[in-house]
Amino acid sequence: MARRHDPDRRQRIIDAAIRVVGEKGIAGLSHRTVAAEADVPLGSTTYHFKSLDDLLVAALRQANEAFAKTYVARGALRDPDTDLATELAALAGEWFTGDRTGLEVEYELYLAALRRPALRPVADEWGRGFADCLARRTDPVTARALVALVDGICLQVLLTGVPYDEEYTREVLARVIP
Amino acid sequence: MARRHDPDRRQRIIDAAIRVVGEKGIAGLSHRTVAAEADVPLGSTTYHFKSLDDLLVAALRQANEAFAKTYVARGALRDPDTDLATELAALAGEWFTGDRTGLEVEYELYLAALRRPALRPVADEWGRGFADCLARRTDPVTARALVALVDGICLQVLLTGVPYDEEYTREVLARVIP
Amino acid sequence: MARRHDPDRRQRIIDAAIRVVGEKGIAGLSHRTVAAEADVPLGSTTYHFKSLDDLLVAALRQANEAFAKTYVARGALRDPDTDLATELAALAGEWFTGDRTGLEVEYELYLAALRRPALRPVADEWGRGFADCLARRTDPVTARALVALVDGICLQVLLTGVPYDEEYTREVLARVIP
Amino acid sequence: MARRHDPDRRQRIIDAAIRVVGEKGIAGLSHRTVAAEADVPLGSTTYHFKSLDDLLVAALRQANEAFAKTYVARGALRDPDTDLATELAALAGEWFTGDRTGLEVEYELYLAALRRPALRPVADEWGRGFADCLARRTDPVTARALVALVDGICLQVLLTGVPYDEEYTREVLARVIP
DNA sequence: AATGAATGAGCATTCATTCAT
DNA sequence: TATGAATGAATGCTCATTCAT
Repeated sequence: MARRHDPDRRQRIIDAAIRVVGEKGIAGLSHRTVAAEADVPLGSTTYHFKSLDDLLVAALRQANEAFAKTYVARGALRDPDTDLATELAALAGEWFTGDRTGLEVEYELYLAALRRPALRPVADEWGRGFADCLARRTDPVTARALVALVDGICLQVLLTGVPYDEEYTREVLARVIP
Repeated sequence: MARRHDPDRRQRIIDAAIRVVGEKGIAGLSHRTVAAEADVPLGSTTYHFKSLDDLLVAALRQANEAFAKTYVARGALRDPDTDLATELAALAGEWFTGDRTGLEVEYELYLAALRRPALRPVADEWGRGFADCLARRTDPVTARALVALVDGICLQVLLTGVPYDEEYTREVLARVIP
Repeated sequence: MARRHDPDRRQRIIDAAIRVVGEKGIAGLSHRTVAAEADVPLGSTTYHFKSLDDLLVAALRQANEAFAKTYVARGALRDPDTDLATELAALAGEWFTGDRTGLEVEYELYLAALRRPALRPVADEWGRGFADCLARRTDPVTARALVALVDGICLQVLLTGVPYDEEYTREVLARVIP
Repeated sequence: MARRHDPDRRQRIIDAAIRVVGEKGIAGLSHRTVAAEADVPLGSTTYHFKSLDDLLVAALRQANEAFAKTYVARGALRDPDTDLATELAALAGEWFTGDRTGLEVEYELYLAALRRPALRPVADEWGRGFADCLARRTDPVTARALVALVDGICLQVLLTGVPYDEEYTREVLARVIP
């Protein structure tokens, strides 16, 4: 009965969805959980997003963009006078300090896309954008390999619980750069 | 009815669970789906596995071990007279030819382990075992990096749909080897 | 929590479904309405009938059989010494006296089968059984036509609210019989 | 957006509703389905028709009237020099050739009228109009019986999937005509 | 030891209708 | 006048798990 006119409703639902994925993973996202988190009626989530997949795509795309800002914000990454491997290892280090939610959502997305075709383009955006950014400091093939290696290292850390080792990362990234 | 006293039933349920995960992903695994796939009564699945998580762990561990055999079987990987990067790229090539189920289950495992601590040790086995195998041809740090890079490359192929490029893989793996 | 062991549960659900269709029509049949009518938990209806269509078929088949008994019980219909048209008109008259529920369910079924293939065999059973019964007093073609005419007359009465006219019915049925 | 001031909108909604009923049956008619089919905003359907029942009545009445034209158009039906049974059987044959939508909507209407008194007059129009037409070639009682028999035969064909048999129909219709 | 029955919770989705604009 | 937004109720259905047998 309350809040009939609520122009930011759609955005609030997306934000809530990101929080839910961050807390419980993609498997924990449902119309009900997101409605509760956003404090909106259940019907509101289905009104704004025709299907749960639609909501998932909107949420993950936004999370993606937010996470992509971490490398955009790191100007040194594009500065030709810095060491690329060092900067890249530092960037990943940043991901692991403080709140890992962004990183975890990123990998949820990556891995969930395996089974949900709707997520593939979103997952692809990340890899492509990151590689394009790095390609400006090196060649496209190397850039792609750097992204793969960073991905693999982050996955290892997230899964094994071993602490992130920035120096090791810098060292092996440097080997990939010709 | 019938089939009382069926000593392999437990194993048959595990096998069915692996098939279900291969076909529909972890999200598609339920007592019902696995009972149907194994052609056993519903109650049988809860009898042999106290909870669905127990079954999931058993199934993923077995699938993991089976997949790990792919590098054990590849003797050339341990032969000091072969080129490690070449062999490794060929091994990954093998994963992508024919039935990708083993590989996909592997990544399902990663995804699940992100949110389910109970699966972390199982996921860890893969990386640790593979790295140990490679460490016999190089140093432990390089071995770990090779595993990370292979993981990252496989993920890219699975997600983007781009075909696996064995020559590119060999080339960048070679860079990591000192 | 109560009634855990309830061996007649399945049958009670079917009976409740028939009552629901009788009261609200097929459109009013849902897992919830039938569960409430049968006084069983919602999950019980989906346990015993995999889909609502399954329940509908079971219910309508039973209603069908009960309704078919009206012509079986009328022994005079098979007695070669009676007048077939007179007996048939009297049978239909019986349908319209007292509780019309049986008749209404019958026509719900007939008409609903138009859009629900699952109901077709059930609807067909009625027509076939009735025609077979009549064919023993006349030829198959005439029997089929008699069923069609009775169907059409009943439909007219049900839809227009005009009272059933047994003498008119007898008269036109008699014309069809060669 | 756009298309403000659209004087035929009401009619377009009715036409769309008929198409929806023809394709999915009355059960498939909703404000949403009809809005999509008519390519008008959802709110437009509730604006022009206070309730879904209003729309249903309008649509079924129009479909009914259109279908009734099939016997009006068949001039031979009123020509005293033709054989009535032959003409009637041919008319029904026409209904079954090509698009059966008209015929199916007619029976949808019957089904709906069974439970919705508001539709009874609409359903009645068909029988009354058709019988009046036939009464000009024969007596009112026979006319009514012919309509009932045609209805019953059509129903049998629609439900059993048996092909329409024009010669059989002509034969039994002829018996009814004194 | 094994299992069919049972159930309460939860799921995605559709819906008729209301209402502020 | 026309409509996008909103919402509470209901839909069919799946589920993990418990329990009596």
